[in-house]
This record gives sequence, C-alpha cells and structure tokens, in this order.
Amino acid sequence: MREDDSNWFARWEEELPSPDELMPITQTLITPDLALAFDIRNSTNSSSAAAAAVAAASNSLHQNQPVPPPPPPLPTSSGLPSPNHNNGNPSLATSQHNSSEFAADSSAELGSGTGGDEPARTLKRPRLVWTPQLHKRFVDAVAHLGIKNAVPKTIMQLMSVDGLTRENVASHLQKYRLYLKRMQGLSSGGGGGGGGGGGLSGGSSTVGVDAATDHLFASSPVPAHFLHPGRPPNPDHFLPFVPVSALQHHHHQQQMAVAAAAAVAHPQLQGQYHRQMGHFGSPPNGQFDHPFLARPAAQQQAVHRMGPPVHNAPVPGYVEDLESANGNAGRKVLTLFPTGDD
DNA sequence: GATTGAATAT
DNA sequence: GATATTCAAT
Repeated sequence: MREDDSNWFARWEEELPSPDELMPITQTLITPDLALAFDIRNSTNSSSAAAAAVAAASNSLHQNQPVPPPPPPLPTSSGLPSPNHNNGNPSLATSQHNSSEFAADSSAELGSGTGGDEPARTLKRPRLVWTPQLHKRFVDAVAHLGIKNAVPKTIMQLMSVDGLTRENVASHLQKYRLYLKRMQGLSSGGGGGGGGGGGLSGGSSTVGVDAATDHLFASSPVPAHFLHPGRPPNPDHFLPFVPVSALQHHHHQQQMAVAAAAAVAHPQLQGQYHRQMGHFGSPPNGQFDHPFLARPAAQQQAVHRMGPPVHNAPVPGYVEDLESANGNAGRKVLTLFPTGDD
C-alpha cells in the first residue's frame, strides 16, 4: 500500500510545476514609486498609466523571490518511511534570507531599488486569473491536504505560488466548494442526468456531468474523496507531508522572466509552452485515497515547497494584460501559467 | 488578533 | 461570470 501511495505521490509531484516554473506575480506589480508617480489608485482609472508602469516594471526583469514558506523542522515522523527520495533536503533553506528583515526585503524588492515601502502593499494588484494550470495546483493542494485541512492559508502555502494571496485562494476555494457541491448533488442523488460518471473527471472528456458550467473546474479532476465526505480513504494512517523540495532555485528566474516577456510579446509562443495537464484523479488502479495531513496541528508545519525532480518545460511567467472587454477596458489581469486550456 | 467562510461588490 | 472585498463568526 505504501508503495502505491508513494507512487501516486511521486506522480503528482512530477506533474506539478516546479517552484521555479511558477510565476512570481508579486513583484511585477507596480512599484511604489511608479504608483505614486502615476497616482494609481483605481484600477479602472489610470489604467493606461498603470499598464505602462507595470509594463516597465516587467521589462526590468525584476524577479522577486519572496522567500518560500520557511523550511520547518519537519518532524520526520519516525514511524513512517519517507515515501520518496529527497526529503529533509537542506537545499531548500538555500533560499537565502527568510527571517530577519523581511520588511526590508520585500520593500526593497518591490520598490525595485527605490525606497518605496508602504504604498506597495496598499496598491491594488491586478485580478488574478486562475488558469487551468494554476487551478490544478490548487486542486492538488486541496487534494493532498484533505478537505478537512484545506483552508485558504494552508492551501496557499502548499501551492507555493509566488504572489498568490490568501484571499485569492479563499475566493477561489469558495467557488470551488460550490462546484464540488454541485458535483456531489449530481453524482449521488442526481439520478438521470449526467451525474453518473461520478464526479471524477478522470476519464477523458469532461465527464457526463454538466460541468459545462465550469470549464476551469472541469479541467482538473476532482479527487474521489472530495465527493464522498462520509467515507474518508484511510483514516488509520496518514502520510506526513513529504517535503519534496529537493529542488533548489537557481537563477533561472531571469530566464523565466525573459520567457514571460516573450510570452507577452508573442502570445502565439504560448502554444509552445502549453503543457498537457496530468490527471491527478486517474490513478491506474483507481485508488485514490490519501488523507494528506489529516492533522490539524500539522498545518503550519507541514507546508513545504514541492519540486519535481526534473523539468524542462518552460513555463511562461505571468502575463499582464489589459482586458479589452467593453465595460472593463483597461482592467489589468494577472495570468499565471499559460492560459491555454484544453 | 488572525482566519475562515459566506455575502456582497466590482 | 470571475474575482475581490467586506463582514460576522470562530
């Protein structure tokens, strides 16, 4: 059994974008200086100015690495053998500084060298766009946390997406729950309609479920136990979150930034980066039980970065764009990962 | 005081 | 409709 677990575990790891691939949304935000300069307050207002500012900022290729969740001691749960390789790898800590003055750190980074500080946080950041990739990350995190522990903060930490805020996650989670609710209704009591296929999207197509409602959600398989709260998979033993982390961050970031810039300049290129989304919910043997971190107390500690062993697929960084929609002209949006969806 | 989850606003 | 923001409850 453990082997199975480690198996899926390895898989899901691999499917996830490495921390390096994730796009840092934070920093590309308008710098305090620029913001002040343009007196940016409302996204609807000085849109063009803001856009320009952001564009400038992104061009500066400023990669901000907001210190990932601090590598906790990770209680090497004595009894349990680490399902995988790499664990307790200190390279994680390589993330330079993370204690001391985060204030100075963030402000310095955000300020892009200038002395900005407060305003940076006050500024509005562009709307976050939940791309299928980002959503997958979200689902994976929730899946491994277990619905029980899947709360915004924890999810956010697990996702380790730079710049992703708790409210971002909370908002998305709210909607995701609604979605799950619908799925449950359809699959369990649903009767006729498409419910059948079971909430599990696993299969190919988007399942019979009238998921048409949510293309985004339909794009990522929903773990089985999500739909059956009554019967948790393996209540007896849980897997301690394995700090996959073996990956250390290099300065690829700059390259990534370049890629991002390219993506912005040449959206067509995105196809090149487009990645097939793995199917988390379709294990070969059909098993899907792993109450991750089923311990409340573990929340704060069990959070680690996950890093797939190897990755060469370049993922474009954020894409800052103006929404050309009628009423919302000038609305800035933040796009993590390519927006291509299947 | 911090977080959560739902309601409400944009 | 999607995401953000607000707000009461924990």
